[in-house]
Amino acid sequence: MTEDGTHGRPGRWRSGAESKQRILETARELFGEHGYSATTVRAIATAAGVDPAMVFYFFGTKHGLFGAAVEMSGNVPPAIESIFAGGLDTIGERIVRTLVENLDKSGRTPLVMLTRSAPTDAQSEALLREFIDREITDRLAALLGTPDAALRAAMVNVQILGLTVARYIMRIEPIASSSVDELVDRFGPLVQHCLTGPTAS
Amino acid sequence: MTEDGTHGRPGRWRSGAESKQRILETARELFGEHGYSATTVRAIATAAGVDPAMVFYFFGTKHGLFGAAVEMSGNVPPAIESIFAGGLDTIGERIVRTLVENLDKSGRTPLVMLTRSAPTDAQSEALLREFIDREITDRLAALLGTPDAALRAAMVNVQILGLTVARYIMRIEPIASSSVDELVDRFGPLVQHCLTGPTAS
DNA sequence: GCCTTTCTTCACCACCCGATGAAGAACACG
DNA sequence: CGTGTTCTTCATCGGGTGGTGAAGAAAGGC
Repeated sequence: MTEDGTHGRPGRWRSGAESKQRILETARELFGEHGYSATTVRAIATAAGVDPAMVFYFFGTKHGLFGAAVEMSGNVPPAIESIFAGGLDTIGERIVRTLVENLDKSGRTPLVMLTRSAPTDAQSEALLREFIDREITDRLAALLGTPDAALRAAMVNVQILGLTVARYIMRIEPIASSSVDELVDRFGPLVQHCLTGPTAS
Repeated sequence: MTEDGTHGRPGRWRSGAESKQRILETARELFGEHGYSATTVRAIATAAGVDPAMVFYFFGTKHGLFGAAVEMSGNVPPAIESIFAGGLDTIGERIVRTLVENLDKSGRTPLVMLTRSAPTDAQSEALLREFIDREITDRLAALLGTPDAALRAAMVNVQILGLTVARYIMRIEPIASSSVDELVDRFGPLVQHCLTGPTAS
């Protein structure tokens, strides 16, 4: 552990902010890859080249670290804003494009982390549900205004969840390696149909 | 632990098959509720009113128990067969109806168990992928025969995954409490469009 | 009756987990 | 230079995990 001449001796040799940042990035990576409970504090610390105790020094609990890693104030909101900026008749395309483009940038997106952990971790499920309701369902339903708005918005959630799981978590082919444009072409109309399409009955 | 006069003393007082069955049912319940890694052998044993060692006596490893709990030979196949029994023009409805009706019968369905565990457990992911490929994707793609058949079949997978996660795992409203007919009306055409609908390009 | 097989319990192992507390080294400031 | 704060390491704790081995009790075969 003395490969760079800095490890192995106690004391301060790095700014605290740097270590904190490093832990945070590693945590995002591992939480995003294996979910909350399957990721250990020790694994994060080791991968970040840091003593496990530092994690607790900076973030208190594993809980707290996850909360900090999943925090996304100011990052996603502008992207979501652009969804609602245009007309209702092409909103399907914008939803799919915004979703895929943002998630493609980095696999350690909070949304992917939460979607991965939600099925087995109650806390993650609560956070994900809260986010989806607040940023997607409620706004979509309000925008529609029809009697079945809630159901239509929920159908969009199904599309978002299915797409996220298939492309970023289970990496099902050929969904996982399709281009953004291909997915927009395929799923855009589908999402559009959820919101403004006719009903069977 | 002596409430029924049978616990607390060693020896045989029940047929082995009965205990094995009891463990299996409890395992399906708990695995389906909390996923693979979050469910402990001890929890299953306790809930089944059995010593933890019995689990290993009957199933060898936790691994083996999960495999046995997820086994579904002869149960799902007939249901899937009915999907491909009819024409291609109403297959969307049949897919949704078969899926929802089978999963509604019991939350401890192997498909739900696997879908819940897949995001955080590599073994579950492999099993789920194998099942989906063999029973859904390959057969759908073969039935279609078009150049984009693989992509269209994968889009159906997205619908199935999204619907399963939303209704049975995250229990998103109003998807979770909708009637079977409602879901068939809403998602049937969507799935149908995935398979036989026109393309944007 | 005995003896073997089957089922059940108990005690235990090594390991890993999240978390704590003390103590020391590097820095910042006076 | 000295003092206090910040960062870092280490040793450790209590608890839970999957898994093992021996030993004992009930049942079946002869």
